[in-house]
Amino acid sequence: MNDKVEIMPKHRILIVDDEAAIRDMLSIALDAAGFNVLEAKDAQLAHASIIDNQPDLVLLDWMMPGTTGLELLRRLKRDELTAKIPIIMLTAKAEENSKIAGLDAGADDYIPKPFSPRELISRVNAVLRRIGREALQEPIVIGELIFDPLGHRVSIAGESINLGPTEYRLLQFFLTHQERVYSRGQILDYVWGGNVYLDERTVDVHIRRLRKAISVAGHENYVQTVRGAGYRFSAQLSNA
Amino acid sequence: MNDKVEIMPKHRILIVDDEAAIRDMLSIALDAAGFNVLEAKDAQLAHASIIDNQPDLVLLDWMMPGTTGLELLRRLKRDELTAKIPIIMLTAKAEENSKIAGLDAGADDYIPKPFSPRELISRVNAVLRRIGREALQEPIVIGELIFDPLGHRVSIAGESINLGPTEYRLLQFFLTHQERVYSRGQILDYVWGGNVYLDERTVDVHIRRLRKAISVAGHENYVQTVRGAGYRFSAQLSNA
DNA sequence: TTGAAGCTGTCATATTTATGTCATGTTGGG
DNA sequence: CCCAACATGACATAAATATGACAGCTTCAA
Repeated sequence: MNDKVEIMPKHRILIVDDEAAIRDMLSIALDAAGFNVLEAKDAQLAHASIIDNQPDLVLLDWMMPGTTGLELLRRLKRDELTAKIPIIMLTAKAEENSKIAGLDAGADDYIPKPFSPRELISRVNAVLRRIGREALQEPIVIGELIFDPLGHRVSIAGESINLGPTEYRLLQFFLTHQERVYSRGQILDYVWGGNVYLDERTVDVHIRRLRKAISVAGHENYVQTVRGAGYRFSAQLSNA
Repeated sequence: MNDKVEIMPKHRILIVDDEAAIRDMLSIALDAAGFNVLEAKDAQLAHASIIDNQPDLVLLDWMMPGTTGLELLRRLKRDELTAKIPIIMLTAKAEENSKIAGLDAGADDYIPKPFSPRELISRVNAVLRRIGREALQEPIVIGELIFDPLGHRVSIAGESINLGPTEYRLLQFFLTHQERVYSRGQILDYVWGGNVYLDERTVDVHIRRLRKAISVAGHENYVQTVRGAGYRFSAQLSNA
C-alpha cells in the first residue's frame, strides 16, 4: 500500500509463538511487507531476543507452553527498558477476557485468530505509526488547540491551558483516537491503564474537568457525550 | 416464543479452477456444508460471474492456463466494486514465492494442495467470520445517509443527526435488514432484545421518532409502513 | 518532619434526555 | 361510510449524565 521506498531502516519485528507453522506464515507476510523479522519460540528466548535486538514491535501469542504470553507481556511492561516496546497480542479465541486482560497489562493491540495477513500488516503499521508519532513528539494541532507532548503543554488560541495529569492523558487519548465513541470502561482501560477498579462515573468527572479546562470561546464541543454509549472527541464542532 | 427461523441466506461461493474434477470435489464439499456454489473454469468466466453474482467468497486456483489466478486476483483487488470480496488462493505446491505474491496481492488466505474438505470448510468459515466482523465496523452508506458504528454517529448530507439510543438501534437493525417486512413483534425482539414485554404500539412511536429524525429533504420514505404486517426499510425511495 | 497546594475518586444532588403509554386524530380498504 | 390499523403529540416516569463539594493522598519544599 505504501511503497515509498524510504531509506528508512526497516522495522524489526519479533514474532513469539510456539508453533513453527504460524511463525512461518507471519514471517513471510511481514517480510513481504518489508519488515525485518525475528522469531522466538518461547517466552525465554523471546525475552532474550528483546533485550539483545531491541525490536520495534513484538507479536506475542497469547497461549504458549511454559511462561504464557500474558506473563511475558507483564514482565516486559514492568521493566522500564522494555516497557515502551509496543506489543500486539495474538489470541486463538475471541475471548473477551483475554482481550481485557491483555489491554490491562498494556498490550497495544489485540488480534483474534484467525486473521488475514493483510489485517495483520495493517494493524502492525497502525501501531507503528502511532508509536512513531508519539516518539517524534509532534504537536497535535486541532484548529486553535495545540497539544505539545514534548513540552507537555496544551494551549488554545495562544492561551496556555492548565491540566491535571489525568486530564492530560485523557486529552492525549482523545486526540489520538478521534471521531470514535469509547465507553467509560474502555476509557478507564486506556487512560488509567491496567488493573484499576474504579467507579465508571469517575470518568464523567474527569470528562467534566477536561471540558472545563478546554472550554474557551468556541471550543466547548470537542468532547461529546454519546448517551448510552460513552464519549467521543470530534474536531468537527458540527453538533448544534 | 421466538420464531426467528431466520432464513439466513446461504453464502455464495465461487470456485475458480480449470480442472473439472477439482471443481466437483470442492463443490460437493461446500454444498454439503450448506453453501451455495458457483463455478467457473477460467479467469474470464470467473470475472463475469463475480460481477454478475457477487459471491461472498472466491476460491481461486493459483495455476490456470491463460490468465492466471494471480492476475485475476490483482484485477479484482484493483476494482473497487470487487476489492472487498474475500479470496482464498489454492496452490498446488507450497511455493514460498506464490505464497508471498498471493499475500501481497491481497488474498485473504492461502490453502496449499492437497487439503482435506474439512480444512477447506473451516478456512472458508474462518474468513467469512472475519469479514463479517470487519463489516460490522464499517460505515453503512445509503445515498446521502451515513451510519458510522464506530463513531456512533448518523448523518445525512453531511448534517449530523441526533438519535436516541433506541432509535439508533432501530436504524441499525433496519440498515442491516433492508427490503424486508418485520412485524412489530419481531422488531421488539431484535431491537429491544428478547425478554421485554411491551405494548406493540410502542414500536409505532419509535418508528415515528426515527422517521422524524431522518426526515431531511428527500429522505423521508426510507421507513415504510406495510399495513397489517409491520414495517420495512427500503433504500429505494419507491414512494409512488 | 511538617504544611501547603494540588490531584483523585466518590457521593449526593441537579439537570437533561429517553421511554413507554395513552388519548386523539388520520388514513385506507372493503 | 365505517372500522381497524396506523400516526401523532403530550406526558409522567425512569434513566443517564452533569455538577459541586469533600476527604484522603501525594508532592514538594522549607
